[in-house]
Amino acid sequence: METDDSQPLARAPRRSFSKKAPDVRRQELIDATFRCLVRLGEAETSVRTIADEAGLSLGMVRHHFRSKDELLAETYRHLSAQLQEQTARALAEAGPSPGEQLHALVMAGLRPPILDRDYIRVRFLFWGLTHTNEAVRRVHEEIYGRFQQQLHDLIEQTARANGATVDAATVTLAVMALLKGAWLEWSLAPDAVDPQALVAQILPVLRESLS
Amino acid sequence: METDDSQPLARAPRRSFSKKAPDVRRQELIDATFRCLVRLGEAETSVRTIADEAGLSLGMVRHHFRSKDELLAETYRHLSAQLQEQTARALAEAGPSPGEQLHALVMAGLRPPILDRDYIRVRFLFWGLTHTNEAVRRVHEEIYGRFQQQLHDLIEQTARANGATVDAATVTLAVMALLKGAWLEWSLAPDAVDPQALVAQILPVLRESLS
DNA sequence: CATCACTTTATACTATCGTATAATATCGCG
DNA sequence: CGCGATATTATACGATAGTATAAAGTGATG
Repeated sequence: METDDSQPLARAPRRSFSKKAPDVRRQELIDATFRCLVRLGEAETSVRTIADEAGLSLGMVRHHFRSKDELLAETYRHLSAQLQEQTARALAEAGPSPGEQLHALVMAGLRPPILDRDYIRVRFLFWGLTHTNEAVRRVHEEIYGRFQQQLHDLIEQTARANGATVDAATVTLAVMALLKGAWLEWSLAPDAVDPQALVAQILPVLRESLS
Repeated sequence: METDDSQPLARAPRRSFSKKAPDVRRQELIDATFRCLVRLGEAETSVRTIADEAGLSLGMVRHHFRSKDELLAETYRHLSAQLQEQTARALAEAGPSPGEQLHALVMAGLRPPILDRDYIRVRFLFWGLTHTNEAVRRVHEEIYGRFQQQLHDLIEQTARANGATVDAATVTLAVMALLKGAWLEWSLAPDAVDPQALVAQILPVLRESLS
């Protein structure tokens, strides 16, 4: 009989690590969650796979987030913030007229890094989670309306500037649907579609109705 | 000490049941899967919750399907077949001209029972699964192209009948995106959107480009 | 009414789930 | 340089996951 290599009473050696600020670790876990959702989908993304992906131990998730659901919700919040920043940048760079601002707003989400197959996929995944995950739903309701409100206001201003009267609410929804459709179509077949060209093709009817 | 009520050696009484044809049981499990996905989402839909929802025992899933993934894939196939049947019916009822057929095809999916918040939600859920679930991906690739092919052909025929030349592939993608967008927008806020009106609003630009 | 194929249930199995607790390594500060 | 705060790891816990196997009920057939 060989001697048993395992020594049940000896403590296992502990991994060395370096401390980091809570904010840094939180962001690392959020990024790891995003990558897990891309690679594994929702059902197979566990707190353990997330911790592994981040190169951290299991306990870190519960140390920095109240629960797995909260980590998911914060990941959704992070993705939303990215789009929001890119949109703000695009609006700042565009001309000041309502028409130019409107065009910038619509096109902002149709170029990298937002127009990224992983980003779009996970965004859709979270929209689905909205229906069954309470924490995600709360973040969604808190954040989602902003973009739509901006769009609605610019559509109204553009029409007024052109002396036209439109049903701004309906036009807003049409544009939202077009954007989501372009994203989704592209996410399902990235090579076959150029979302920017796709939206540009339909946008004239919008401009027409606003003048 | 009380007497132990449990009798470890006595067999538990077995539920009575009635036999049904395999096809019937398969459909019952598929329907139960759909309802579980609506109510619980993907991550919390287990073979046990499905069996409970169907009022059947756990073993039935593996008796009638090779695995949970296959059951999911067959559920997706069932949803696709529903849309396909509704589309075929709409085409049969519509006028024979390419333009009428095209209109019927686009509008077919924008009324009940396809335009159903649960149906749309689960359909989107499966589109997401396409990326991480091999079995679902295979069904998707087998089935998904048909609708798009029909649409493409009708767009081409309509343009030819009107003596117009269009990039049918691009127009097809635009219409697909519009449809998906309308569905998704409606699934996120069913009260705020009328998908049929929404598509009708943008459709003129399509008709224009085809004549 | 006995037989038998097959549907169906019950249960076991191992792995992994999210969460909870205790021990320990790290680093700022005196 | 040693101490204290806390970030971090290790491990445990009950519940549940998907899958596998064996036993038993059902209904058609003769």
